Amino acid sequence: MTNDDSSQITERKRGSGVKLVYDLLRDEILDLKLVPGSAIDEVQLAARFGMSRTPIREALVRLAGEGLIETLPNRSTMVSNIDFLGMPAYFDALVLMYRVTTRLAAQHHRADDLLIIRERQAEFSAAVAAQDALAMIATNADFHSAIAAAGRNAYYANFFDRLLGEGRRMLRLYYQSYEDRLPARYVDEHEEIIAAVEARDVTEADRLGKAHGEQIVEQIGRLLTRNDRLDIDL
Amino acid sequence: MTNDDSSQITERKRGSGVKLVYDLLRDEILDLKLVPGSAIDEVQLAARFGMSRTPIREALVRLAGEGLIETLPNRSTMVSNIDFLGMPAYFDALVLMYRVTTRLAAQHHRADDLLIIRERQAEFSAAVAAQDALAMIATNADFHSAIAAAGRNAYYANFFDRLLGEGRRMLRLYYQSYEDRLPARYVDEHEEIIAAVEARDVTEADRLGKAHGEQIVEQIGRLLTRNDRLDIDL
DNA sequence: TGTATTTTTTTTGTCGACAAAGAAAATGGA
DNA sequence: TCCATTTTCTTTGTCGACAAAAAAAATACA
Repeated sequence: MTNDDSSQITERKRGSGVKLVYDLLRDEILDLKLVPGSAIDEVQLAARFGMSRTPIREALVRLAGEGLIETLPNRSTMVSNIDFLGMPAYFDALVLMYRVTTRLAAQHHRADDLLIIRERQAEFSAAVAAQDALAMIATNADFHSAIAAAGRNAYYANFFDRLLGEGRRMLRLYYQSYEDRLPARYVDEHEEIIAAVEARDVTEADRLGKAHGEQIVEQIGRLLTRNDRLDIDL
Repeated sequence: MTNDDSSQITERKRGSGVKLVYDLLRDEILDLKLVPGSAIDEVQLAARFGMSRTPIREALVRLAGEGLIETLPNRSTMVSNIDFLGMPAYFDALVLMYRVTTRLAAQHHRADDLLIIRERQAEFSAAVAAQDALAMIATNADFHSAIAAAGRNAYYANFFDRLLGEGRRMLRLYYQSYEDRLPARYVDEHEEIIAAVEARDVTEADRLGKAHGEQIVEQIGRLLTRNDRLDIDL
C-alpha cells in the first residue's frame, strides 16, 4: 500500500511541515488520488499530519495560488475541477511551450544539462518498462521540465511546469483507461528530441517539440471523444 | 510623505483583510514604493493594518508564490530583487506573449471585449495626458491584460499578467529617469492594435503585438545601457 | 404534509501567545 | 586590540482557542 498513513508523530524540523504537506497534497491531486471536486478538510489534514492547522493552511494557500485547489469564501475548499471546456486553450499553450522550450534547449543547453535530461529520460524509460502508469506520467513531466530548464528561460520554465502539472491530471485520466498502450513511442520521441537538442538543431528541435505536443494532444482528444463517461463531474 | 498611515482601525469584513493587504502590498512592490531587497516585517505590517499576523502571513505567502517577495527560511522575508541577468529571457517571453495574446484577441474577441479594451485604453490615455507615470504604467498593463482576456486563453492570460506585473517594476525604473518622454507613441500603437483586433486581422495583430513589444524592450534596453547607475542593488 | 423560521453543527478566519532559529550584541581571554 | 564564545534580541513558525458564516438540522406553524 502506498497510502499507508500510520503517521507516527515524529519530530519535524521547524518549517519543513509546510513543504511536506504541500508536496504530498500536490502529488495526490495531480495523480488524481484526490478526486477533482472533492472537499478538503483542514482539521482532518492537521490530524493526519500531526500538526496544527496553520502550516496546513499555508500549504493550501500555495496550492490555491497554483489553481490546484479552489477555496470558497468561508466555506469548504475543494480540489479544482479539470477544466474540460478550457482544454483547447490548454493544448494551444502546451504545444507552444513544447516548441519554445525544446527550441531554446537546442540553443542554450550546456553539457551538464544533457546529463540531467538523459537521467530523466532513463527514469521515464524505466517507468515505461515497469508499466508504472503514475511514474510514467510524473517522469515524463520531469523530462520535459529538464528540457525547459536547459533552455535557460525561467519564465518559460515556470509556466511550462505549471502546464505540465495540470497535464498530469489529464494524462492520468488517459492512462486509467488505455493503460500501457503506446508509451514506447514516447520513449523514442524523447530520444529524437535529445538528439536534436544535443546537435543544436533548432529547427528540428522546434519541429519535434511541436510534433510531440500535438501527438499527446491528439491522443487525449481521441480518448475524450471515444470514452466520454468519466467519473468526474464537469 | 506619501506613506501616511494614519490607519484607523475600522471594522473589516471577515476574510477581506488578506486581499486588502495583498493588493496594497502588490501595488507598492510593483510601483517600487517598496524597494527591491528591502525587508518586510510581519509584526510591523500587522500593526500598520491593525490586524493579526495571520492574515498578513497569508498575503505574504501568496506574494511569494508569485515571486514578488522572497522568504529566507526562519529569517527575514524581503522584496524580490529585479533579475537583471534574466532580462533577455524576460523580454523574450514578454514579446512572445504580446504576439500570442494580440493574435488570439483578433481571433476570439467578442463585442463586449472591445468595450472593456477601449475603456482601458481611455484610462491609459488619460494617465498619459495627466503625466501620471504610475498610472500610465498600471493602466498600460491593464490594457494589455484586457487584450489577453479577449483572447480567451486563461493560461496565456495568467502568464501574461505575471509578466506584465514584473514589467511594471522595470517600467517604473524607466519612467523614473525619462519621465514623460514618448508615451504618446504608445497611445497610438494601442489604437492600431485595437483596430487590428476589431478587424479580426490576425496577421496584422501579430505584427503589431510583436512590434509593440519589441518597441518597449528596446526602450528599456536603451535606458539600461545609457543610465546604469540605479539606486537598486543587484 | 409542506414551508418558513429558528437552532445546531460544521468549518473557516483571526487572534494572542510561545518556542525555535538566526543574527546581533556583549562578554571574556589572549 | 582582536577574536572566540556566550548571551540577548529580533523575527519567524507553530499552536490552541475562539468568533463569524454558512450550511444542515430541527422546530413551529399553516
